[in-house]
Amino acid sequence: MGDTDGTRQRRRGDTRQRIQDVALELFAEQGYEKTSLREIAERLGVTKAALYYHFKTKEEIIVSLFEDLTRPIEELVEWGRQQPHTLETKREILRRYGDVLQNAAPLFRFMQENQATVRDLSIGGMFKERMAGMREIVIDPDAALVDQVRCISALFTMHAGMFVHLELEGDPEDKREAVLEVAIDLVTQAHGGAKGSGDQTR
Amino acid sequence: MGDTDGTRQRRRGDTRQRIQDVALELFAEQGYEKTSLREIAERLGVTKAALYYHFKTKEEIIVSLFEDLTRPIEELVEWGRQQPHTLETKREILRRYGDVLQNAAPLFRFMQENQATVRDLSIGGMFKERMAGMREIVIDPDAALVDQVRCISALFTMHAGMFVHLELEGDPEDKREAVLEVAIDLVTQAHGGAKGSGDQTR
Amino acid sequence: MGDTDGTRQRRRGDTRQRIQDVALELFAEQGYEKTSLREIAERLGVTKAALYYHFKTKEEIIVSLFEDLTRPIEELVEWGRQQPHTLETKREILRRYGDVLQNAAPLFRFMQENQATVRDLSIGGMFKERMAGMREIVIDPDAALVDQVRCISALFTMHAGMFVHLELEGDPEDKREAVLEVAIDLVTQAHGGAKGSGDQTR
Amino acid sequence: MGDTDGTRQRRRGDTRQRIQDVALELFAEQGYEKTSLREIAERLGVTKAALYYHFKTKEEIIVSLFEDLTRPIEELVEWGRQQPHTLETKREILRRYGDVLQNAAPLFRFMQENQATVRDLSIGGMFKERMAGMREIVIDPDAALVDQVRCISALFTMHAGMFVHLELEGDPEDKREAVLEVAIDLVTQAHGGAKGSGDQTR
DNA sequence: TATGAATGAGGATTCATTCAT
DNA sequence: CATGAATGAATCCTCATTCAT
Repeated sequence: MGDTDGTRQRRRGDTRQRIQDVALELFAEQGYEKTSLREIAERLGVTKAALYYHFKTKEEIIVSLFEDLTRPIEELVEWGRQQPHTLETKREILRRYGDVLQNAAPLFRFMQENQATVRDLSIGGMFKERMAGMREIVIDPDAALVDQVRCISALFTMHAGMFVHLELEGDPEDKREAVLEVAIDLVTQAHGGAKGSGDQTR
Repeated sequence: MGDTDGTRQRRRGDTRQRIQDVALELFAEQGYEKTSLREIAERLGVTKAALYYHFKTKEEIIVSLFEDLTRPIEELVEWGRQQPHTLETKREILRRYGDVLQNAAPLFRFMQENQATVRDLSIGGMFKERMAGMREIVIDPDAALVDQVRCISALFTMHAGMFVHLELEGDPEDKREAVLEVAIDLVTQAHGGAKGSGDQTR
Repeated sequence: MGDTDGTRQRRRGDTRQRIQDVALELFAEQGYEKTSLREIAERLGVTKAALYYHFKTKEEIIVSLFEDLTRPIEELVEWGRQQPHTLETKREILRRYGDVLQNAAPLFRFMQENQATVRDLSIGGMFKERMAGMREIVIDPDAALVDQVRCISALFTMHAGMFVHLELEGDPEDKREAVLEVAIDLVTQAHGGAKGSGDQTR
Repeated sequence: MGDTDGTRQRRRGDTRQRIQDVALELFAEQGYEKTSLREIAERLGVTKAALYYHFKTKEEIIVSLFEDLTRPIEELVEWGRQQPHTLETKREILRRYGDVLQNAAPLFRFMQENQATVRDLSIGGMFKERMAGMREIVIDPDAALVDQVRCISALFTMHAGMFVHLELEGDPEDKREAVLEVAIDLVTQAHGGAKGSGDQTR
């Protein structure tokens, strides 16, 4: 008897993690400003003060989430920089970017829907950097303006992908693939490639 | 005699308008939640209570802006519904949509950057409807999934256009055209057309 | 043609009266504090400012109502003072008091239900005076304490009568009579009379 | 050492109680609407926000007072329901009711003087229920209308008792007894009994 | 690790009132 | 007679944050 089995017990040590989970859920659902620490604390069954033991400020919570969840983008950008700027590289970047977005969907949804707020949080700057990094490894600064736009559009398409799921019918996996295909098409065209779905380059 | 120069004078009758202007500016700049009525009032040189003479609530301010500025979208959708669903129609829709977006840029920027907030304001629903209308007149529900995505991507590309200006170098007008071209390309491809903005209506 | 028949027209000259009517209705229904001038104005279809043309303050509205509607009590008290302090006089006083209460029921309901508010309006003092007057002409200061209480109880019973209607079943007129009978019984007993319903004194 | 004398010290743990005390005092004195939380807080030497730590809303303060102080009525009603509906029972009910009223005098004064306000607070309904309960155990629904009124009058007389003290001279205890006697007389008469508080249980 | 109690700053909103027209 | 526009003061309430225990 006692705390032997973990069910419903104060799993000690993981509180920080639980705060992050609940916070992200609420931030994504309601927005940053509209989510109060009281709400987070209540949903966790702890006191507001407890949150302050784990995070110095409200902002630190979102910052920690951001840092934890966007590392894959940093890594992707770093990887991208080291690759030759070929079309195939870019395709691979988009594929990997798709995975990244899917894995941290709630955070990205949050970033997307709270841009105004995010802008003057410290993560605002970091996010801009990450995005600039992505642009850098996907856009060729010497290409024609239309082609640069095509690449940006490819990235936006990927982002849009997170919402497309809600507005279009069909199997989720199919939609994911369709989104990726359109994005890849766009960079392909930006590279002077023909339109159409995929195989012709291989 | 009297009010000859308008500087800082109580231009009577236009207060409502001025509130809307200042509000939109601040909402777009800082977000809805972070903009307080005190701030709006101060910048106008009036009391908070004066705002309440013209608008019953804070929300009513943004609603009024939304209604005033999105009427063109409604009209565009209505027009679109009455046209034959040809490729050329869609191209025209995108062209007009570009104009609409440009004319009400600050509002759209606001909507884009405050989605989480907007979602539970009454304009959230209205906005969704407008967007659904746009999708309806641009997407062919019987087309292949990829092509549907292409059309959504076209719309997102147009939206992205509002931000591209900030991140890409070059003449604004050129960028505008490039964005439009990419978007038109996307719907053209969705219609089975070749790449490039040629005249092939099918 | 024009304003010939009065239906739905701005009956000129009676605005003051209409303000009083609507105000009393709302004051009685919702209380003084919770009734705003805006509400009164709206229900009348005029501006708040219009009210100020007819009454200098919100308080003046209730004061004017009070003065108009409690004159009968003043008169009753005056009459009562000039009568011999017999039992029969008191009975007559209660009968007349019953009429007075019925005629200005909404005001008295208001006074009853807003005592705390009324207390520091100028009518607070006036009302106390009127009530003191009523006590004076009904209570014999030399009588035994119990009998004095009986007389006060008689007055309270009359007041209670305004609410009894809501809580007891039966014909309104019957209830009115029953209330009066009980009150009269009380002063009768206070005069050393026998208990019972009525006729034995005649 | 330390908190030896309690003057103006942060007597910890009793803040909630102190808020209730001060609030009741002010509510009874000035009415509910006219008493602001600022006033309560100031008089306690705490911040408005502190009140909100202990009570979620202003209304909750009065609700808590009401619940704490009217429990005795509930109990009395419950007791009354279980007794035989004899005259002697009713007399006992009135005696006990007198005690209850005296113990929670400020609250009842408040309820009496703020009926309009109370009506649309949640305690409005509760209070009506309590009063209905009292009526139920005192009134015989099969009795003649006059006798029912007599019983209601008895209850009102008890309530009036709280004010009689202010308007009649004499020893408080004497007045209390006189009020009780009149009320008991009324129910006695309602039972067909003779005047005067004799022992005739029927 | 956490809580209980509190704060200070600020939020939106409402109100009675004023006054030039 | 009445309105349109505005004000100043007040209201209830919420929030992120702190700190002794």
